[in-house]
Amino acid sequence: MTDSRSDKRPTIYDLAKLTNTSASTVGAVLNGTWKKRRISQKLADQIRKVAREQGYSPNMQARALRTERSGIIGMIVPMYDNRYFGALAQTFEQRARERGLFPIVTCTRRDPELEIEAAQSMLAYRVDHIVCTGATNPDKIAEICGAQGVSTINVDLPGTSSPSIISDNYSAALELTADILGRLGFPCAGRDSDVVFIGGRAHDHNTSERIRGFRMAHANAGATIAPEFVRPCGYAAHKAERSFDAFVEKVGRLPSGIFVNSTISLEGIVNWFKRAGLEKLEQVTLGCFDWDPYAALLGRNTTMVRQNVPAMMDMLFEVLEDPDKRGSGVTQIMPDIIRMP
Amino acid sequence: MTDSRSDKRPTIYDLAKLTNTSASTVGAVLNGTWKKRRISQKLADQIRKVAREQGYSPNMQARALRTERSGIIGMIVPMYDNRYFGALAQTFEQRARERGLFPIVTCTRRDPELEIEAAQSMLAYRVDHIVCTGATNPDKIAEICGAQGVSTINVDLPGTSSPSIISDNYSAALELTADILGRLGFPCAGRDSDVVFIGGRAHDHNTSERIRGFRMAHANAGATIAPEFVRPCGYAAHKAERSFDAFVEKVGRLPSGIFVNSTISLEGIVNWFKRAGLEKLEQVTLGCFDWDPYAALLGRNTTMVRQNVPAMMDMLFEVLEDPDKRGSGVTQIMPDIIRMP
DNA sequence: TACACATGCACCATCGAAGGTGCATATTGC
DNA sequence: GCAATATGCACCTTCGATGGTGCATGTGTA
Repeated sequence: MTDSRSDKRPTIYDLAKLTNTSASTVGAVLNGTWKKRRISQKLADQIRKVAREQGYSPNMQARALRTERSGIIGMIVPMYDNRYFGALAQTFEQRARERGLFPIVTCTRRDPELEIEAAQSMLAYRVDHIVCTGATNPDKIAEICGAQGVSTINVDLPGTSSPSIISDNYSAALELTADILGRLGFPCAGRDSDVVFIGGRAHDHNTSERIRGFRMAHANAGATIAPEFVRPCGYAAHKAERSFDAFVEKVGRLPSGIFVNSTISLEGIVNWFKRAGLEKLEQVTLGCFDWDPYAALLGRNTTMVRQNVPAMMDMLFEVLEDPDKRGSGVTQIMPDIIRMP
Repeated sequence: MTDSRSDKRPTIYDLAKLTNTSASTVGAVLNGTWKKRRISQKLADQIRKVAREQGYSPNMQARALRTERSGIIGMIVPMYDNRYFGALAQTFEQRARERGLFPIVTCTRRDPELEIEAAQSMLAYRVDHIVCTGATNPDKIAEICGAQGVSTINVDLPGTSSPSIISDNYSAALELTADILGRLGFPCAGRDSDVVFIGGRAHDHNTSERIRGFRMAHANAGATIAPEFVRPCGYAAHKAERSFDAFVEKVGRLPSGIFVNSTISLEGIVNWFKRAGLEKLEQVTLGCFDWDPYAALLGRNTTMVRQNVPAMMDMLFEVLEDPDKRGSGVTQIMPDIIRMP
């Protein structure tokens, strides 16, 4: 029975008995404060040896309870159904671990209630920070967290009450559009554009910035845009497909170029071409504000925007660690433009 | 100063003061054991009202410390770079929440050390269970967890020391192969197969089962398989691409059919065809043991296997909740076969 | 009226770790 | 040889929630 420690997790009290010391000494040794507490090197070594033998691991619940810091950082993502959010989650976890934090990522399926619920669960487990990506209502989450003294940071969408890190949608769209126009032989002032913008929601920040870039690139090239060429019809694949179908029916031919606002919308466009004959895709210059390896394989004349996830995550932790930057400002990160010949 | 509660999270002690009751009463009311403790309905209502007003949420750390149950269930996934793992994570979270558990998913990038580290972090936070998906060494994780009395379950790979839930790779591969052969006009005994199997690692369980199904389907159709038609060259896209290139060079022509062992490998195959001319893809009957919406758009004559994630996750929690099933058996779930005309 | 029993709640120790404090022994300076 | 200081560690409370126990009242029964 003296061996009852072997079947359960040892605590600092168990280790104290085994080493004929006290729990506070063991605790100090194992959490690194032992020099400050003037524990001798010899005793520290011995305690660490026994701790290793016993497979000790500190009970983070108890530590969190005592120190008021859990070391947990939470991230809320809407979906795992595209590479962008996958990369965000993956990079986030890596960066968090590098900093000794315990990352927990949860996916809320664009469900506003679930979002709130998930944030509250995280708060109940006393996360130190919450990162919101693609939340439908980031300000509400910021409010709930703020009331409990937990900082929030938004990624990929600008909230008004927390610092936000987003892609430079305007500049990237400008560049992407310029690229499409360049392939089509613009600039040469005075022509109507023949590039159609498809996908996204007109009133979401990212889409409206991208449309602004789209328009500016045309202005720079001296081209004008007819109203039916800008179609923020929603992100869903079938919506993009339907909208494109309506477009083609209206103008009676394929456009020279398409600016697709996400890989999800691109799915719809590709499906349209699959029905119409995939070879026709080769006649069109494609730009997509998003990245996916399969989509990248789709054709020639394609340019994709790949958001700079590593830079965004680096900036995230920079803001997190620097209280000065903890205002509610928006930091923009320039995405990569990937051009396939 | 009497209002110091408003800026920090209220505890049951704060609520006790506010309601002139005791902490144990407040605790009982808020955790649902109040009837057993004979707290009056009236008092319970009042306490709940105040708790709501104060925005109380229980400190799960403290609860976990006291009860020895954290309510956390962890999942380890290798990657977020394909739909399968995305769907697993997403469905897992949903099912866990439905059961009042707090799901935490972490991605270990197929790094054996990171896997162990992640498992240990989870143990430090006293998760109640760990689910391993695609771990490189599930038995090692099972051992570490077992030593701390934490149960583990494997998904998508059979471990020997924990219960495992995997797809029925053999049957699905049999069916997928039969489908390809059927499209090609088999069975008609006596012919050599012209379908090549590409991707995966010969010694990993899933791949070897799939190859077994691939062979059996041929045997059933009375077809024989030349050695160079089975090519478990690894999963990576470039490996599949290179292996396929070598195959085509060797036999001097395209095969009639290809059984690709994952969407990752399929990326390599598609890239090969992109170089060779995507239209050639139409001449080939494609089967892929995995699913991705873009891949699904690729061509006609395509059949894909979509693993039945909801069923797998249902089974996961069934096993978790039923100690009788907590042996180390393997449960197989039949995937869906998706046939595109 | 007295006694049994139910009702309704408060008190207290406990989970594991952290950290303030205090108390013995060494070590140093004079 | 003695005070002053340093060294090395143990003791004790605390974090918030849980649940066993105990102690007042209220209600029913003979």
